[in-house]
Amino acid sequence: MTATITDVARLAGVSMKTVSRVLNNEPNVTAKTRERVQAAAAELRYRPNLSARGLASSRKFLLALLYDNPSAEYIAAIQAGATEACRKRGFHLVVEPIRVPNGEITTELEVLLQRLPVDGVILTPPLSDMNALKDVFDDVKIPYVPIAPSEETKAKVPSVGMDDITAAEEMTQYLISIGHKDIGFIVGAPDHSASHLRKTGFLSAMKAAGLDVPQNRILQGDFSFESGKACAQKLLAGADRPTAIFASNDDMAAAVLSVAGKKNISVPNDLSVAGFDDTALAGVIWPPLTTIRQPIHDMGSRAARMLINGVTKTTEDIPPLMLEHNIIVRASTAPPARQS
Amino acid sequence: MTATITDVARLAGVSMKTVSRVLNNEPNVTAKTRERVQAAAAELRYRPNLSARGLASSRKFLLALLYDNPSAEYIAAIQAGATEACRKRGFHLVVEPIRVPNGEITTELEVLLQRLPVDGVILTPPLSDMNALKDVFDDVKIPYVPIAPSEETKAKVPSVGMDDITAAEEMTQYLISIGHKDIGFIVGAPDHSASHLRKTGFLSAMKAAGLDVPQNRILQGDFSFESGKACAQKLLAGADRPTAIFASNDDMAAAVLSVAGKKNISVPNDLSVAGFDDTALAGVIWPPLTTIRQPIHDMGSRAARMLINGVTKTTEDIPPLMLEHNIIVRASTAPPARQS
DNA sequence: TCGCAAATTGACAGCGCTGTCAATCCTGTC
DNA sequence: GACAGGATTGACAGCGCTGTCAATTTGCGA
Repeated sequence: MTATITDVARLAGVSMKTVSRVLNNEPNVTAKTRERVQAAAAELRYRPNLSARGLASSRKFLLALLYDNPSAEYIAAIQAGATEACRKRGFHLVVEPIRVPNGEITTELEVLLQRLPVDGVILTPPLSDMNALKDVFDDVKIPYVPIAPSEETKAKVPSVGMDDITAAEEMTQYLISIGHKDIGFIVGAPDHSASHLRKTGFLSAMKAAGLDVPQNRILQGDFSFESGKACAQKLLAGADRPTAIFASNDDMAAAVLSVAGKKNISVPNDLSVAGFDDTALAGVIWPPLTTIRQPIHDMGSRAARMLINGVTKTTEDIPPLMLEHNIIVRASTAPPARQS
Repeated sequence: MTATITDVARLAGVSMKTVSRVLNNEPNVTAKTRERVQAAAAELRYRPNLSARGLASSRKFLLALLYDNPSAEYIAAIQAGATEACRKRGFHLVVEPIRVPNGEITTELEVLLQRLPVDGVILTPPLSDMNALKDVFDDVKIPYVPIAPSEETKAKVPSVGMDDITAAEEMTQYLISIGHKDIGFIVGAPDHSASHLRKTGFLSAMKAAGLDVPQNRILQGDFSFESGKACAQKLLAGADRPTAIFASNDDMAAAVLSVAGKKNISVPNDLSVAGFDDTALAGVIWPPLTTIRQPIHDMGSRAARMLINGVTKTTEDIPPLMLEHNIIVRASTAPPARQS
């Protein structure tokens, strides 16, 4: 059998409680005692039993990641960041896909949270902005951190995110700066607040440059490759097409590339394409995508840290809410060959 | 506070133990009693406490997914399958990335497993074949299911996988059938047993067709996009290049596409490219990739079910070990224009 | 109707750990 | 050297649940 606290206590010649104190880094233990206990624990290769801890205290050493995101890459990056942060602090990450279109999501979530013994929950878009969820979390008293929430949500609960408006502005300014005047824009899923913000940034940059954006240059997608394809087909249908297309994420930008490929429209010579997110996909397709590097990995790790610190009461600095982004210029964008 | 078993017992007018029996679907409870207890549980919105269960019994309702795989898509698919299977049965999935190059992986894993209260572990390649791990699992008495292990591992423990050799043979036969005679092959990471099997399948099909495979047509990759790029560069360097390239996974095939794009080699006119896995990427790039659909999602769900059934002793049928695959022909392959 | 085995139910301990609070051990002070 | 007051340590209960085993009820044949 695995060693228990009692074994360690016996070997170290102290009480169980003292062992517990040492293992949890509580104060009021002499250096000498602490050492003795640690030695005993090491000798017995003692590992705390998380179930027992969870039962006796309120700390479960478990975080949950809830998602319903079409982009596997996005979730993978968040997950990687979160697991990394967890690992360093003795926590573990439980992943739970949640289907949003489900009408009973509130009930579903409540059942889940009441069963699953976790110290906190990370929410990814579009879950981040579902206000109905807030009540559920408050009800079961489980803290949560939404990733990339709307301004409205942001005001209510701690969160991590980035400045989508500015990022979209910068990308648009870049396209304008290399000579594009007629730029198509593919909007993301309406239930993701980032979609709206990115569109706002695009429009504001166009306006600032004195460029007109006709209605038919803005198309509604939903972040999926398929939706990007449909939009690209419309955008690239006739001879009157934009010289550049800015898609709200990389998957949709990849779809534009794909449609252009089929139509023998050369990228970037005849058409520039820009994405958003800098997922692994962006560097893997041809031509590689000019896009915006989102600190997705960091968002995951920051969110996990916020939750863990809330639990362990460590005084580790609470990181800033808004993380940095960068424009990554690759081969999918170039000055327009043809003037519109 | 949340209701406990005691509350339910009181309301139903029975003992805690009887409630426990009902909740766990144990036999020897009258239909009447069972109903009464269920009604009481529903009324109180009772949810079992997993920590308490884990402490009192040996069932933790938690499975772990261990991975160290360069392909996010692959893991995402396994994970999706596993979480789905877990959800249906009241289980949850903990994800744990493990860095294989770490010399002390055995110790690391042992610490992890002794801490983490799970009922079973799903292992993905290349972890599937690390024989050193077997001892650790046996030591801590945690069952595990490797996904896509080698023949050798397969003989030792229950596992789920597919027939890599036949699949690679079929793809090769397909390429030959449309007229290719000079086919380049990019091998996967040497520590993945699938790499070896796929290469074997390729060679056997070529041999069966009476086609010669010169040394310089076989290049060693490691499943990463970067390695695929390096191999493609060599394969496509001079005028003497193959008319088709069969890469051992989609990421490397995407890299071939990317190199061909840069060199203005038109796919599929001047070069056919085939991949393996049918990850989301395959349908998203241009041209979409001819590839082999691996039942990755199913593998995840089958593995989870095997583990769960082992625990719950349900008599649900243990699924067959080898799952079906299909060739998916898309636009990246076509008969060769030029004869070699 | 009675007796017995099988089916059903319940009492109770204890899983491994932590919170509470009381006991003990130190300091430094006069 | 005795004592107050704080630092350190320990005894013990109990978190919510299940396993064991004993108590009780039920069904059935004679």
